Amino acid sequence: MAYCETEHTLAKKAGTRLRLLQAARRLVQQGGFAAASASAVAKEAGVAAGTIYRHFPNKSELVAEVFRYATEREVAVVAQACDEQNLEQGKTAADKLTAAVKIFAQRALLGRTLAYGLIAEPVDPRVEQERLRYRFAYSEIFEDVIELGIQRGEFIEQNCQITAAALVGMLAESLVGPLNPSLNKNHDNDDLIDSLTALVLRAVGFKS
Amino acid sequence: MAYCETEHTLAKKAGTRLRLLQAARRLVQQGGFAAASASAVAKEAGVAAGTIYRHFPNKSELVAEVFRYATEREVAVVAQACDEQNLEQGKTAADKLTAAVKIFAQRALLGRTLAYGLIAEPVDPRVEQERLRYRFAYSEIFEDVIELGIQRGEFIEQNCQITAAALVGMLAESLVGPLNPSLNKNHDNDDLIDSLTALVLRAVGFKS
DNA sequence: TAATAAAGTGAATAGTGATTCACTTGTTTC
DNA sequence: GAAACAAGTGAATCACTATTCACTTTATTA
Repeated sequence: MAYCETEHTLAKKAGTRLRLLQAARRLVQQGGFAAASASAVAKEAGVAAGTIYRHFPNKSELVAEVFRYATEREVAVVAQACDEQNLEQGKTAADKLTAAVKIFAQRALLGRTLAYGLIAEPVDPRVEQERLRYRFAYSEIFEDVIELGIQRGEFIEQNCQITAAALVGMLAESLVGPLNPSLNKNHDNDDLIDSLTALVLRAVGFKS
Repeated sequence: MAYCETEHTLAKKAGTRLRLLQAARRLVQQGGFAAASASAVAKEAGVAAGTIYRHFPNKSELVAEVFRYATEREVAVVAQACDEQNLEQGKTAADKLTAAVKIFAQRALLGRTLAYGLIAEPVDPRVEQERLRYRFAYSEIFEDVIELGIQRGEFIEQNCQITAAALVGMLAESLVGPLNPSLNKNHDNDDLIDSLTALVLRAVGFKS
């Protein structure tokens, strides 16, 4: 008589949850977080609006999870690009920093809507908190590299936390600012990326 | 018989309009733009909500005017700090840039809520447009100084627009980021300002 | 004072989007 | 098949503000 969860029911439940998340991701990628209203997400996922609340306590939680997902991916990519510049193979802290900036910029310019969503789009406070973690994660990557560079004598002595935060802001403004049509400068992307890497290296006091 | 505007009526009208603007300013200064709801502004100004619409086509226009007002003041202060570093009195482009950064930072740290409002707080699209102009205004100040510095051989050759935008982002992130309690680092403000000026000078390739 | 018109009022309305909930459908167990 | 319960539904509701508008007050002119 009693009803008990079974593999099949669990899988089905997880499936719906996943479809909701994927639907939200798709909408965010195409139109930013503004496009991911509760009803739009439900529609995109092919379920009713009420279903969202069988899987998430509220919409913010769903959106936060989408944010976290995208974020972790982005941060991981940058961290990896950094790691790939192996010191033991003759690479330098400057190489690491350059690689990080380049991959960050490339990805932001490629997926502009997502980048805008992650970096600057207004989101509700519960999601904004995720954004802080996101920025902080980048900041930490930069901080480590800068510290390394100082130790190795490549970069000038400085407060790494402050510099790292500043670099995040620099990249954010430079890469998301142009999103606005009125700011669409005539630079092509390679130009922009080269300028940014040079700028970042100067900022950390790279002794060329 | 006919009714005609007179000095007194005009003055009274202007007075109410001004009181609305001042009320909104006060609220924004204390609690950011989020605190400046239509009814709150009306209450603070001592008038009914409907009165707002006798003086402004909509709330955004009122808020935009508040934004513009605060903005122009801030930009003017920075521009003046810059101008005061007179080349003919032996000052350099680096002095100008340093002065600009310092005054910007000092003011942001002093009036954090306002700074957050002007730089990062979510606002509706019509106000966001004002913000773009605001950032652009700063960017132009920096651009001019950087160009000057390059001409004088103080700074390295570079794309001034890109650098200028990056500097704006750098300052915004560094100064508004700490607003969030979780980011409240242990630096005292003078430390932060010194670090930022050094960072900015390095970024523009200042040949010390 | 009467006529005219603008300024001011504030309760009612409107628009937006998240959230609820009474109900239906799908699964499981016996 | 029937009981038990979770998942799914979607129209209704809620929450939050901006905005409207019929009405009142204030000022001006003749």
